Amino acid sequence: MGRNAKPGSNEGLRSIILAARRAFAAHGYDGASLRQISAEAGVLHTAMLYHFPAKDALWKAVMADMFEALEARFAARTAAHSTSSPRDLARALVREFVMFCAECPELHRIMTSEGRSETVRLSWLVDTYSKRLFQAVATMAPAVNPLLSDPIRLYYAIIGLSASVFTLAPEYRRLSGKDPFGTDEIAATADIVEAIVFGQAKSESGLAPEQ
Amino acid sequence: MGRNAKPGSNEGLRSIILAARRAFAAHGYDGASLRQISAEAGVLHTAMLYHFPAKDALWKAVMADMFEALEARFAARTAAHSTSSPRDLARALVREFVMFCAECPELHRIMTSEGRSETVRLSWLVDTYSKRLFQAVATMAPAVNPLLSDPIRLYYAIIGLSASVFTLAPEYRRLSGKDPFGTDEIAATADIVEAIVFGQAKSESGLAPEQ
DNA sequence: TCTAAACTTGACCAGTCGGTCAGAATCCGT
DNA sequence: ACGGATTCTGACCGACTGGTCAAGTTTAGA
Repeated sequence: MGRNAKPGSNEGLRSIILAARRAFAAHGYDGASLRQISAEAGVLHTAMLYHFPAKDALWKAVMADMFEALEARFAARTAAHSTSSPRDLARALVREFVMFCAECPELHRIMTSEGRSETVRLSWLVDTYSKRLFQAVATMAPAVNPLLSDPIRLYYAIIGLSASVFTLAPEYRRLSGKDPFGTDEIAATADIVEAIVFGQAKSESGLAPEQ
Repeated sequence: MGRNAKPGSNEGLRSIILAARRAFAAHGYDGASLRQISAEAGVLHTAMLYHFPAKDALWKAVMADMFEALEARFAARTAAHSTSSPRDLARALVREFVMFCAECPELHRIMTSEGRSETVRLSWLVDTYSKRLFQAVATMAPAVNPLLSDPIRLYYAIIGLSASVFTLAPEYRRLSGKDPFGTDEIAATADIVEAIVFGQAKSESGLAPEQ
């Protein structure tokens, strides 16, 4: 007992966080059970409760992990585009967001689970992460399709267009026969979001703006 | 005991279905409990299990109720626009969809709950309702913005743009200070969805298509 | 008024929930 | 080799889960 006791090592913790992320995304906060999460992570549920003293602490760790990964990606993109115009940077960030939605569909799945009723978890989420993300989106409002110049409209247009095909992937597969997580489909999603958000399609894009 | 026993009357059943709709939308299938639903409907959970012999039967009744209401609205709009062009009919149907999303946000909330993993409930949902809705959307593909001429893209663009502000209403309120269910906000949502789906804004719309 | 069907009730079931706790195993610095 | 901090285990708690059941009450039709 206590075999894996390595005080500084995070490896067990990460497998717990990843299992919890999947469970919260698939079944919601109430529907995900600590015992099923710990079983998937290969750990006793009591050992998990040692690291995360309660369910909501585990949930916060999952959310922090995902949002920090997203913000790191945005920061890296912003640094790489330091010499680009604001509009080109905004294009790159929107595409980066689509890529992230494809790699981590759990983020938006959990956001939609939590965003539907007034809970203490939603307050924490909005105050800790959503506000900052929204303000970042708002700064690019002058560079986009004037239809979406209201920042709140831009924010939900980007999210709605980017995330829905990934969040509803099983339904998408059954209706279209295609896998939304395929490389081509991800690129097509990014093309559509970019074209809608920034007016007509880019010249590089394969989408011909005819008629 | 047995006070409300009126063999033909549905009034008690409707309050159960409405309570169940709210519960499934707020907590997901696993997270919603029969006892809490029945308490909200003012009924013993055993009385509810008499009418709906199991949880998934209650859930199916909730989904059927919502989808049939949506299809009835579409049918009424289609009948009212029997002399219009396909494009004008499509515009009216898209606006009708936005209105329905505002009046019954639970539909999309439950769809996103169920659409995220492969369950028997998702199969039933897709086979019974999604396929038909998707095919209806596909018929209007020739009339829309060529960016969205792929029916599956059109389908998820309409859904993602129409539903996200209502599904995520509590977050929307906190970020914008506005209520997405207000009359003006609903109309603005419909304007944006219509303008994006059908190319530029209508001339009647207050949105100036400049630059 | 009598009866069959529709409906409601409360007690009950096995299983799971989130969480606590005392003790045991393991690690690291000394 | 030792001792304190860290980590893990398994038994346990009260509450709640979806669901069953026998017995009761109410209704509508004859």
